[in-house]
Order: sequence, then structure tokens, then C-alpha cells
Amino acid sequence: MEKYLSQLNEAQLEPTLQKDGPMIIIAGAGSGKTRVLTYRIAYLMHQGVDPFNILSLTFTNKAAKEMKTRIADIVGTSEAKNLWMGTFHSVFAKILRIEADKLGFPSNFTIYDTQDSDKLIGAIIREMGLEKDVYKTKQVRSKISSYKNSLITVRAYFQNAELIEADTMAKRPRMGDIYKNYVDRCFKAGAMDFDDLLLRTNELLTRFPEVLAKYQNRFRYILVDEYQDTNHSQYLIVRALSDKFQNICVVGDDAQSIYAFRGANINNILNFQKDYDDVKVFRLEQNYRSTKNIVNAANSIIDKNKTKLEKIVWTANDDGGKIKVNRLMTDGDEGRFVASSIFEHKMNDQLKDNDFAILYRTNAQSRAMEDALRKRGIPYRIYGGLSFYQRKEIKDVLSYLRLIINPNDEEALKRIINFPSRAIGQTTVDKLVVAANGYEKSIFEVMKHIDQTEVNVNSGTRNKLKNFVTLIESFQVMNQSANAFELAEHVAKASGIIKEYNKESTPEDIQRLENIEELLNGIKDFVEGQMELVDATGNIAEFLEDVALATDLDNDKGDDDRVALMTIHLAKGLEFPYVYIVGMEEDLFPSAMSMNTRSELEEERRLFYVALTRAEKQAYLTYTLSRYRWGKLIDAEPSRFIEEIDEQYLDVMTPVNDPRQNPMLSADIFGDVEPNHIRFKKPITRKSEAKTPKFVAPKNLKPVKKTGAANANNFKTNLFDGDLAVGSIVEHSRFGKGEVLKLEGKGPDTKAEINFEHGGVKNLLLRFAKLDVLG
DNA sequence: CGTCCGCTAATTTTT
DNA sequence: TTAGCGGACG
Repeated sequence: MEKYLSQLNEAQLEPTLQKDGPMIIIAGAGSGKTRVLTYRIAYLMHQGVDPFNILSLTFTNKAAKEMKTRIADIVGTSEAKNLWMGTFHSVFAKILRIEADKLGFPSNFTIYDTQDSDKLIGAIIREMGLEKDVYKTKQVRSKISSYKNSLITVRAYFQNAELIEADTMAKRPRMGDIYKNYVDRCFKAGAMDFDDLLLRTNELLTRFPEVLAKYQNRFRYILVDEYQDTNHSQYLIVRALSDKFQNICVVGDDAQSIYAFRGANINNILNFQKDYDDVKVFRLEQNYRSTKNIVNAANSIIDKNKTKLEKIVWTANDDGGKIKVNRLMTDGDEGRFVASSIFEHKMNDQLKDNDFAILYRTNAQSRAMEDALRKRGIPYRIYGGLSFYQRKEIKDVLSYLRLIINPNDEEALKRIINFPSRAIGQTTVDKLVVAANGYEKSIFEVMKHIDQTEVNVNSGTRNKLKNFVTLIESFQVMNQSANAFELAEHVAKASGIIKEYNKESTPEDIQRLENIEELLNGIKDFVEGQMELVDATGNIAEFLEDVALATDLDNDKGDDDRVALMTIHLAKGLEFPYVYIVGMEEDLFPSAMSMNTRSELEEERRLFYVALTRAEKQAYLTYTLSRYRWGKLIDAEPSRFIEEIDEQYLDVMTPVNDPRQNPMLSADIFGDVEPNHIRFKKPITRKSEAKTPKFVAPKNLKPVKKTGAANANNFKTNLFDGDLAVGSIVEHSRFGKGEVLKLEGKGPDTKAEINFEHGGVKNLLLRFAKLDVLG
């Protein structure tokens, strides 16, 4: 143990050795807080605290896993195994499964993801006959989510005249009824959404004092990481559980609070000292990660915020290079600039691809970056966005598995009852839903006893419904004896999903089959991994829980050498030698939606602070003069955040008085020439940008691994009128070969009438059509 | 009941 | 610029 403790500096050692009582560690970016947390837990165990009595809550499952591994290295694997460690959601999902019956839930309750919630809310709005333009599904969902995060239950809502008044004023007087229906339907389906995992935990701890006492006694030492991002619901859970022993250690950085939009309350960390008696306060202010220039620049930014805890982050590291600021003409140029720059660094400084990260405010910005990296043959990996588990084919397979575990799962059932097609249409499903609501049973129950119900369907449909029930029940029988992998493989085949995608061999279908195969492999890995664990069964239910709460980051093996692309939110907690922060423009960053109030703007500023402090050696900022948004070129202005950085830490590469100067850029505009040998052939104008063929991403990119070079071949470029003439022979990925009959219009807006061998005569806009010219 | 087609809204961030 | 939804038709 001493060996490890000697690795800590004075400021880190103090909180590590502080065993009892409430404490807060205010930890600046890159100050080694993970190390402190890790060693503190190890030290607690070294001091004789039973790992069963330690609860550690982290922000991602990956963080938990890493911490556990590091602790295992110090105290031994068998001891580390007994620690409770994970995200709020995963830890309390586990507890809720144990205590589910008290709340009237089955222990195998389903966890609804956002998509499931949206579908259910949409269905309820439709069933209630409300106008979908007034009651927008996503708005309603986020409203319900914020109620839940503030512990406003349906009953509390209806008792709160102010809330009702507010919703009425907002022209949504039925909000409360939708909320009630949503909660009822989730309950009946045996399902909890993300917010329920916290809300129901609170309900459990409040309504059942003996349960609270049980977990208070169990979790004698509680640690919470990223405390600045906890919401009210999480705050109350932590308070309740720590109330008896008061051995509560929270770690966080108010300057990195970036999840207010999801209910996080920065006051939780600002007010911690008021919540407990005799709080010990520790500060970690030395940054070990970044250069002086980066640390100081970041400090000069966060200084602009009014709401903050005082702390001074400093570093003993080298000055390093100043932060480079580059202006580009368009987002396409921005991508090419970043790709060139990465390419140069790799060559000149002997760096690896995973030394680089490209960070952006919105997921939509990844496209331009991808295109440029792919052209350059630089391998990359996109984090976030549409995750693997949200893909249609994957969700379909998972829905079968979900239904096996919990046949009341309404969203899973609706998804697959007619996929693959069983001739059970919307009309029939609507009737079933009505009946289910009437009988206060789940849809599956109604189907099971269809002959004893009043549901008005003909005998043919009746049989189809019975067949579906039989199919699911046969899977359930198999689940008694088979492991998760055997079951999933059987389901994929017997449900007809595999056959469905084997029908035609379009590239999309092939991709989908590959994805399903990858899912099955994942399940296999999971089963094998579970064999080693004591308290795990290898059952499909456990796999589904992992999936429901997994984030894209959690699945990262971290072993491949690729440039990382992700939103700044996702980058929190990570570090990279070279960081490119792109799209530094007003209305984009800070986002146009976040400039209404001071607190929103301050959150954007903290987000920028997070972005900048990811960089170890060098940070780049880029912005453009115009950017494609909604398919149109929109003028852009540089972000106010650039100006807010003290200029002594900046290297402005493209001064404002010289709009075209940009030596790196020209290389890629006209082809992939080595950056150092380029000369401008033409001034860079919008026209030359337009002439650059734009790559069109395929419908289904390989989800997890993406190598630029590997995919480059199959792309079809978008055509312009000059490329085609009447009589040209073209090929389309779906319609096959065809002859151009007529051309109409100019430039990218050209319309072409083409007679295809599959599909006959079609009118296509060249701007969108994916065509190859054959002759 | 299923498929095709055209309209519309989305782009803030996610456990 | 695209995905997703609803309406029309077979």
C-alpha cells in the first residue's frame, strides 16, 4: 500500500487518507482525481473496511470497470469483486430488481430506452386524439423526464396548481393526463425508463424504511464521482443512503458541469458543504495533463463565468505550443484542414492515430470530418451518434429477447409482432391495444386468451395471433435450459429475421446480417465472460440489462489505433495529446439554443472549458465562414469563446485581414497531394468547393470499426449535369442499369429521367442520386 | 394489409 | 439532406 501512496502528492494524499465523515474533493481538470478515488478505496479496504460496505458511483460504466481493475491490482481480484461500483443507473437497477415486488414490478422488468419512451408517448398522444403538432412527442418526453428528475410524480403534478397552470398556459392542458397514461402503461408493461431507475429508487427508500435501513447499513462508505452532474433525484438517493453513517465522499469540478439540460443541478456541488456537518474540503489544483498554455487559456475562459467555486488550477508542465486558431471557408475545408494537419503531425512527429481527437458540439458535424479523413486514408472511430444497439436490425432481435424475458413489454411486442411480416397489421394491433387497456392486461395476455375476449378480429387473424404467442412461448421454454447465445441464435433464425434479410442481397441487407452476426458474437463473448463470475448466471436477462445501460464508450476496446471523433460531452474524462475543436462559431458553439439565459451560456462556456482541457500537448480551434446546415450554405461568425481566451495563449494562423491565407488547405482541395508541395492553382472560392465531388456515406456504415481507407471504394459520387447526357448509361445501387431519357435543369439541381431495368422509368435529382456512369 | 410516395421537421448535448 | 410518418392505392 505504501508503494502506491508514495505516488501521490501532498494534496492528493490528504483526501486519500481521510477515512470517515463527509468530504468533498474539488478537483480541477487533469488533477488526478481518478487516482485519488482509486487509492482511497484501496486504502479503505486496507484499513479493514469490508468491500461489501463500499458503494462507488461513477459517470460511465467504463470508468467503473477501469477503476475496479486498478483497485484489483492493489488489493487483489477476489476482494475487488465485492465492491459495488457502477453508474447510478446500473447500481440502482440492480437494487430495484431485488426489491421490485415491493413496488409492484416484476424483478425482470424491462428498461425502456429513449426510443421506446418516444414510441409509447407518441402512441398515447394518438390514442388520446390530441394534436401531434401541439403535443410534440419529444417535448412531452423531456417534460415528463424533468418532472421525474425533480421527483414530481403524477400525483404531485395534479396537486401542484402552478405546474398545471404552466402547462395550460403553454397550450398543453392535457400534459398531466399524458403523464399519467405514460406511467400507467410503463407499469403495466413491467417497464422502467432511465428516469424511473432513479425515481423508483427514491420511492423505494422513502416508502420502505426497512429497505432504506438495509442499504444504509450495507453502504457504510459512499463515493460519488462527477458530483457536479448529479440531478435532484440522484442527490436525494445519495443523501438518504449516507444519512446514517455520513461517510460520504463526493468528487467533482463545478467548472465541468455540462449536463444541466438533462436535469443535472450544479447547486448539488456548490451547496454540499451546507448539506452535511463538518465537511472536510480538499482541493486538487495541480494539473498533470496539459501544458501551461492550455491550462492558462482554459482558466482565462472559465474566469468569465460568475457561478463557480474558487480554485486555481496550475501546472508545472512545459509552456507547450500556443493554441492554434484557423479560419476556413467551409465545413468541407475545415475537414480537409484537420485531416491534413493530423497527417502532417503523424509524419513529422512520428505519432499514432490515437494521439488525436476531433471534438465537436453536435453529432451532425462529424460528416465533414469523416469525409476528409476517409479520403486521406486516416483510420478513425466515431463515438456516440447512432449506437450499435439502436440500429433497427439489432433492436429487432433484442425485442424478441426482451419479450421472452418480459412478455408484458409492450414496446418490444409492437415492434416485432409484424416483423418479419406475419400479416398482422396496424388495425389489429390497435384493436389489441384498446382491449388491453380495457381489460387492464398487457397486449400479450390479451393475445394469449384471445378466444375469451371481445376483440373483434376474424378467425384468420386470430390464428396468426395464436401462432405468434406459440412462437414466443417456445422461445421461453428454450430459455429455461439454453444459454443466452444459443437462445439468441435460435431466435434470430426461427423468428425469420435472418431469412428476411437474406431475401434480396442488397448491400444494406448484407450489412444488417453482419450486424446481427456481430450481436451474436457479442452475446457469445458475454456468456463466456459471465462463466467466470460467481453471482452471474449467463442468462439473457443480464445481457439485456448490460445493453440497456451501456454507452458507446463502454464498448470501446481501446486497443485500436484510430483518430477519435466525438462530441465534447462524450469526451469528458478523456485526454488526448492533440485535440482539434472544430466549428468554433456563433450559433453552433455556443449553440443557438443556449444563448437565452446567462446560466445556459455559462454551461456552454464550461463545455468549452472541458473541450480545451482534454488536450495534453496541443489544441487547435477551427471555424468557418460558411457552413452547410439544412443542406444550405449558411454564413457563420467566429465564436465569442475564441475572443474570450487571453490572446497571449493564442496563435492566430489566419488573421482576419487576409481571408484566403491558408497554406495547409490547398493540398486537399484539388486532390491528395503531399501538403508541403502545394501551390494554389486557383483561389479558393465557393465554386471550387462545389466542384469537389462530395462523398456520400453508405446507408449503413459498419457500426463499430470504421477505417477510412477500407470503405473508400464503394462510394458513388453525386453527379452534375456535365457528367451526363441523354442516352448515357448509368447504374444505380437499387434499380440497376438504366438509360438517361431526359435531362432538365442545371447544376446539382438537374433532374434526370432514367429508364432502369429494375423499376422502370424514374425521375431522379442528380444532387441526391447515387449513380455510376457506365457510358 | 402492404407498399410506395411525398411532405415535413430536424440540429444541442445523453444515462 | 435525410429520416420518418401519414395518406393513397393495389
